[in-house]
Amino acid sequence: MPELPEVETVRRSLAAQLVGRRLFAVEVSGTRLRKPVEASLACALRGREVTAVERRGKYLLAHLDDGNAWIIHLGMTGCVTISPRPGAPNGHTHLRAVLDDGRELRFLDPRRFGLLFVGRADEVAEIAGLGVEPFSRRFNAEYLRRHCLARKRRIKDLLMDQRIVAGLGNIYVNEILFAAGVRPGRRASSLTRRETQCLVLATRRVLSRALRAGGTSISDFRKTDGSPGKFQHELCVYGREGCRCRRCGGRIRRARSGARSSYYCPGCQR
DNA sequence: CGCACCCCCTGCCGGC
DNA sequence: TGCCGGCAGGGGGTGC
Repeated sequence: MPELPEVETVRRSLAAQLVGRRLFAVEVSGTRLRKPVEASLACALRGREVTAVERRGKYLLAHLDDGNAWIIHLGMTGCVTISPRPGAPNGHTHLRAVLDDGRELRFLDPRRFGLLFVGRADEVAEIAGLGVEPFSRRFNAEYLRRHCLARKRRIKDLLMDQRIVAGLGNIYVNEILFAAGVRPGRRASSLTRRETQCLVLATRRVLSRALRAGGTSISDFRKTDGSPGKFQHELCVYGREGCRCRRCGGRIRRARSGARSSYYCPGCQR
């Protein structure tokens, strides 16, 4: 669910609804997420105004008026909702806050792979270690080629490495590789100049289309208003094992490495 | 360095 | 119908 298009969709919504608002009555559940939620988080947020909402890779950064940032990672099932009035607590609510206009913000995460913490955005290791943004100029054919040269690892693993490019996950990497005509199992060092260039362009094209669709909702992802994204209808390979390729009519294949699946079209990808 | 495998946790789905 | 195993989009760690 939450890869760059989903996180960016959430960011846009939060920016529109949260900037200029002050947080009150902040409560954290005390349940551990991927890491324990610091008890000081509620204090750090209480009374603060949100001045901007930014995204870096799959992280959301809600900048606060004291110079800190509230940093949110959605993990696999994390979800931020804003409702008109405070409601009955849900079993998976890990943080609640009342806004100064009376609405209620919640962070929900059934699987608890998410992260919540407060820090100076420019000093946090999680953010500092991220690679380039796919839409920035720094992500280009030269950059990608430099990282591919002399790398025996699979191109799919390289694209999913957040230290190289930030924001891609399993769904979009599969779609990007299809769009570029490159098989997920190809060794990074075997890519031609032309193929790395194709991958860069395909990355931006696939992510742009997914953004326009409001992200992909396969099971969990919901926008802050509870509505689903629509990109699942445009997927070419992900989750389509055995289905016809939209381009050549061949059968989509699935290959597993560990617990993660790769999907590709043997006819369209080399 | 690459990768296979393990973990974190809950929910859902398909098969029996 | 009901139970159970398998599987899931994230990331981190270990050991070979």
